[in-house]
Amino acid sequence: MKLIVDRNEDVPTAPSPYQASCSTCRLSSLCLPLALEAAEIDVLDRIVQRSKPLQKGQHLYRESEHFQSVFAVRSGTLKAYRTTDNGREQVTGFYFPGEILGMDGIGNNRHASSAKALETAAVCEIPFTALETLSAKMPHLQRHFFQLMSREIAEDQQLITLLSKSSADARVAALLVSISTRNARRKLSPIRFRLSMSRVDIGNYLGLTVETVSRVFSRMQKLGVLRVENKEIEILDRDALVEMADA
Amino acid sequence: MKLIVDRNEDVPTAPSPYQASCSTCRLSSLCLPLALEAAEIDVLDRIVQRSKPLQKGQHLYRESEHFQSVFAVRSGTLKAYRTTDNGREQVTGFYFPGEILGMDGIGNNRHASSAKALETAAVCEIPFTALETLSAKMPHLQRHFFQLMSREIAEDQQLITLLSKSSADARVAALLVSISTRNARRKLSPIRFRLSMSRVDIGNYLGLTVETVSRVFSRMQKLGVLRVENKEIEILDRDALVEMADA
DNA sequence: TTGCCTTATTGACGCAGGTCAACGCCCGCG
DNA sequence: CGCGGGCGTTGACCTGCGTCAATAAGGCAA
Repeated sequence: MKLIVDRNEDVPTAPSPYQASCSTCRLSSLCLPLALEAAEIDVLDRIVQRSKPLQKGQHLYRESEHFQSVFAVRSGTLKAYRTTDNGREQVTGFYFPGEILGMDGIGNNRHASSAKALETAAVCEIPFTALETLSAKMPHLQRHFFQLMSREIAEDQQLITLLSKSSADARVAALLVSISTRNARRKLSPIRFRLSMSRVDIGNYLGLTVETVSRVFSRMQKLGVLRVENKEIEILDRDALVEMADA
Repeated sequence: MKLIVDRNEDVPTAPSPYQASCSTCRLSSLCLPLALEAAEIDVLDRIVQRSKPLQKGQHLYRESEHFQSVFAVRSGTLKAYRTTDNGREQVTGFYFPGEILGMDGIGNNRHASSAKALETAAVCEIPFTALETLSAKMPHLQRHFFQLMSREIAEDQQLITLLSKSSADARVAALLVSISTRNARRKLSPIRFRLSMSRVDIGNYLGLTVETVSRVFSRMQKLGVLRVENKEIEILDRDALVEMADA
């Protein structure tokens, strides 16, 4: 019997003011405040709670827990996943700074997935009822939130296509291109980055085994498309990668 | 060169009053009006357009077309699908009476998928800007629409899990269970129904070939779980089917 | 009805990726 | 600084589903 407690699991953290406001946040152009006026941002600011730094492995919320808030990633990476009836895990998404997660819980007031930090991560909590009230008053906000949800749907559909039709190579290529693009939006290097998720997580997300993911990385390296060094990735030939992504 | 025009493609149809109102619609308990008061339903009613009967094979909207409205299915079935960069098709969903489609277009004002009638179908058109305006005034409506979108996300995630982890048998079983459940909600038989989609569409949706779908049907029939006669399906052992769906 | 064309079924075979196993290498901890 | 356990890589083998092909069975038009 295992008695050792995993110290990274669900340690409560004391609230404290981690960041002044949405208006000074350098992610505001990607996040909820996008499309809002300065005055509106201030109102939004008042409902946002910034008291949630997570350690690696810690959960932000868990599947079937009561839904209360959506979250914006401020720093670090999280993964969302659900557990199937037969006990297996399915990673449904990775979330980077500026991205919103938890929207799948609105439907029936419980989270449809769990969210876990892949590294130390800071998030903003946005209580949903407050967001609703505010949305009714601020058309820009309502519209923007509708759009965010719609985009999540569209992205899921893209993943569906990927899982349904593509080869292992294409899946991995598509993920790398996606990460690269999202990095660019955050003014980070689109060709050199560190994968915050394990090979297991990647495989799980893409519907592949660890072994296959590993083999694909090796193959791409051999082809001169990538340079892989543990979690460090350098994209040597982005065009080739894009090409592979829809083969 | 093929000069014969497919008569089922995009024939425009004259508008006419196909149904009095949401309040008399027998689907109102499944559809948008759900959770609205009688007075609110009347207001919603005024923005809904009922002028769109579709013939089999006709498109309701097409990928990358300008997004203007979401649609509620009144009768018949539609499929939504997208075309990948390399030209292949991916069916992303089937829509039955009482269900809403088109929400993936909100994100950037163009439809992220196409929608096509699988048989003669009637839909209600709900202009999105009007819906937004109304939502801002009617908290119930706003909430309900958020919920609908959220559920679409959650359902897509379930499909992702299915495509990522399950065997051919499990996929087909899951689809049949899903159709059965949705039929029950509409007070139709959950054990005997007609598949409005072709084997090709089923396979495409589930990430399988036609041949595999056909073999799965045959196998299930041999096991006494189903009775299959062309498009007519009878579920003989629902428990077994549910069992298979998460194996 | 007859005939044609699309859709479905069934069989034989091959291959991409899963499975099992062995090993090497980080990295965190004492 | 050295040790141990998880993570990643590689190889050999196996299998579920895709592919190709042939045939049957609906369904719509004339």
